[in-house]
Amino acid sequence: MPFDSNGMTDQTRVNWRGVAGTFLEFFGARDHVVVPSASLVPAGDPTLLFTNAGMVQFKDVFLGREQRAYTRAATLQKCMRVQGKHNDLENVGPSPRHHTFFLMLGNFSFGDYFKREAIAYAWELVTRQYAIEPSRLIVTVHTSDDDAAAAWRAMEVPQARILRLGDPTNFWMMADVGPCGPTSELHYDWGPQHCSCHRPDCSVELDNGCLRWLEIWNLVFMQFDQHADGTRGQLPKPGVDTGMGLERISSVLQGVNDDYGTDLFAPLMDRLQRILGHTDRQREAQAVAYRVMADHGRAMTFLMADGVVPGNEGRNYVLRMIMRRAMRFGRAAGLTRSFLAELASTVTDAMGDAYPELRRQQSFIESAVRQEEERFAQTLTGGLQRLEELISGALAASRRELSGEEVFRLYDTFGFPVEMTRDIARERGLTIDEAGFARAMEAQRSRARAAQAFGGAGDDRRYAKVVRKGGSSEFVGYTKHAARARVVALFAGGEAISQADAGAEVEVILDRTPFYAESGGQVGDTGLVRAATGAAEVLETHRPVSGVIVHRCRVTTGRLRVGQPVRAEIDSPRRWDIMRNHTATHLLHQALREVVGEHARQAGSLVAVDRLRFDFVHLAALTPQQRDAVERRVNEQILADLPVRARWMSYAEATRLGAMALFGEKYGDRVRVISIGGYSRELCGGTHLSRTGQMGLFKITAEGGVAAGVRRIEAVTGRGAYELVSKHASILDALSKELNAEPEALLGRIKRLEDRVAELERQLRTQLRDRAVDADHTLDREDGLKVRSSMVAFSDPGQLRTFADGLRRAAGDRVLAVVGSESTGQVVVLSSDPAIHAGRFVEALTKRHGGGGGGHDKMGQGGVKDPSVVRALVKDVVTASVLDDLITAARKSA
RNA sequence: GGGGACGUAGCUCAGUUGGGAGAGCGCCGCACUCGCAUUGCGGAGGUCGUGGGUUCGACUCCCAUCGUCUCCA
Repeated sequence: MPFDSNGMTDQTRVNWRGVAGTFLEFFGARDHVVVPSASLVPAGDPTLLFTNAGMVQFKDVFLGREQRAYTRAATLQKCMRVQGKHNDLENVGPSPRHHTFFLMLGNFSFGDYFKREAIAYAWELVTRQYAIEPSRLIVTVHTSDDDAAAAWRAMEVPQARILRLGDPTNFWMMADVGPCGPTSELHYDWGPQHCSCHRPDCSVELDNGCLRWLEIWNLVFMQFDQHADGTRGQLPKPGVDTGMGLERISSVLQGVNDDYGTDLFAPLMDRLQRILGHTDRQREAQAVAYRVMADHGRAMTFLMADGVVPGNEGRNYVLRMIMRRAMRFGRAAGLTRSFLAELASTVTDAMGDAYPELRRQQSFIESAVRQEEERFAQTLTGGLQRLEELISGALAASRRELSGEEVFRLYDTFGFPVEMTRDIARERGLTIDEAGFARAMEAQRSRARAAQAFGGAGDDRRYAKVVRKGGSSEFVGYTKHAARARVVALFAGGEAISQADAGAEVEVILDRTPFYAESGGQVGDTGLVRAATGAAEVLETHRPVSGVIVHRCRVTTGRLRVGQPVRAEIDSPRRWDIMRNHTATHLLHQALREVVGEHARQAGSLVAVDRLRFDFVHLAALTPQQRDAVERRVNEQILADLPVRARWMSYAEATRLGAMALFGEKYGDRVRVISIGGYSRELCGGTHLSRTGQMGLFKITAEGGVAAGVRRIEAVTGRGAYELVSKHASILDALSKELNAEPEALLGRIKRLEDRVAELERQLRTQLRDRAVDADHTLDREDGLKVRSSMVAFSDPGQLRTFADGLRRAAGDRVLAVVGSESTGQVVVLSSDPAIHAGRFVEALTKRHGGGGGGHDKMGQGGVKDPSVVRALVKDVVTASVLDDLITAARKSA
């Protein structure tokens, strides 16, 4: 328990760990379960890039999709806000109280207590434990929320300090539909001397970011259920979700009206000052840059500790963006060298005790940061070059402005920051077309949004309804490959139906099923569902909401009806392949950690029928030796025929046993742990072999990179591995027969063959030239032009040229050499007559015989569709009348 | 998920309406030199990312795909 404040004096309790500890103890003492912070990478929620609030890990609980053993919880949650509704990025820097990454304290009630208790707890904690002077506090409630107002009155908060505000500030919605409700906020009053808006009517109500007022706590009362048609119903079990920014409350308790002045940021700010070599006054003058670097440095470190690496899409891109933003501000503040790695190490020093993941990943984080800094330096170098070209181009054309398109292109395609373009342009006396740039930017945005509009979250509500009706599906496929079941629901085209006939594609939901739904990278099962009245083929199985397994089926014969008994049967050989690949994935994971290091955590995986794909965090390509070592270790575990066991236990017990838990995976209170002998232990819901020997064989088929810092291994097992090895053996066999050499001797044999071919080609070249002395047809004109034309059996363009070259040399000056291949119909013409253009000559010649061609003055090539006309073609050239026409067509002066 | 740029020798890159695959550095050999550096001459090294298509002919044009970079979501 990292936030235990035992033994702390009142003095020390005001440091950030004390502030957090006080909060969690307070709610712990009031029957709240203190739940650890979830990863910044949200579990299985594609709509969310990052965990951006404490309630994220409880979303399904609030939605009624998931049950927990408790109804009250408290957390200190790592949060990241850079995107969507909560986008604080632009505020970071100018504002002393906005962050991309921050820590959020929160207490939660799942259908347990409601407004009255939540408000009472909040008031007690703030005024007693934190001992904030009540006269410093202002509260807000929603205009319609008399209950909340009454609850504050009951705390003896004077009416004048209870403000009623409308929807924008005091109403909260999770999404367009679903749970929502009024909120109530606590604001701290720093006093009139801190007013920054200078309005005579300065007040919380204005909500204008005035530094006099600080929102420290937001209480959300989840009360309603918003329907798609715009109406609102009451939630059966109203809940409470609160959030208090640790940075903000710390700033209050430490008496600094600036989050960056708290002990959460002080070590970072001081370190930055040392790196920059600034005096206190310089530091003060550069406050914005300091805040940006400190904030982004912290965000970067925590993101990477949660397995995010800089990249060019999704959350990886966000990380890169904030890193580059930090570097940019660093340069603007006068830094000429890289500094982010030092910042990361400062973050780890300051917070590593409370967040052990920082320490565990420290060396990895720092080297990945250095790599990214290097990459950015490269981007800048390339961009500077291009910018220089733009500037000199503009100056040469005596333009005083860089066009918006140019600047945007530099930014969009080459990643060169606009801010830097602007600064450099100014130094050279140029401006940039800001409006044009903004237009191009907006076009880019709307393009991306238009593409995003499709395939949104989809409507899971119909499935959720099935759960509420008690129709959840029990998964029995860990032990059984076939089971008796009952049809709970049928869907076609998104509508619930009561029966489906042959030929129809339907989604079938059963009360129990052996079909594993696609999850955790393991593909879903396929198979059959059979009823007395008909049968359906299961094409795919997935789980849109927890508790519901959907079988996408095509009815093959008869019909299926809701309510009827069926027999569900998976494709067992297929499942065996999948199980081999899944167990192999675990062995591979452990082997990688042993061979390349502890940092080689899983970063995604695919367990398919015919192969497995495993992404892991690692900065360099595997050496051939490492690759062999990994493969060997996995096969050793197969030969040892280790038992594979699955056990359910508490999350705490699992982590105590050292089981590997994955980022981006969600775990309930009870987790399933797969142990493979004493070799591997991992949290996993997938299906596995019972002994490693069943895998047969493991072969790596490919190793490569996916993103910066992430490598990918592809491999096969069992049947796939056998097929692979067997294929390789037969290829080797065929090769060895073909070359008449033992497999071991093949390499030497091929090498000798290559040498021999090279030697023969050399000989052929000289011979072609020598042999080309005698042409099939010759014509020496009176004007001195000599024509030589031949048909040959070979077809290599290089050889044709060599041959023509031989003809030309043998004939002397002013030669027209024509060579046609009887096998392919290709024609080469060389001209050493300054008046005859070889390209145009061959064009005219081949066109006469149904082909085409071209080239430059000395050499032309072309061809005819039908090779058999080559004989006539090479003869044509020495026919005087034809030649005259051709020369006329090819005359250069024309 | 969408847009843009780039994939050519070991490395850095050039390649002009489609028509002989190149340069520099590096490597090997020879010459010069007591030796080294330098220099000169010669040489090896290429599925032009991959797969289709158009064409007589594709590094070049079209389509798809993979990879790298980059912006947006």
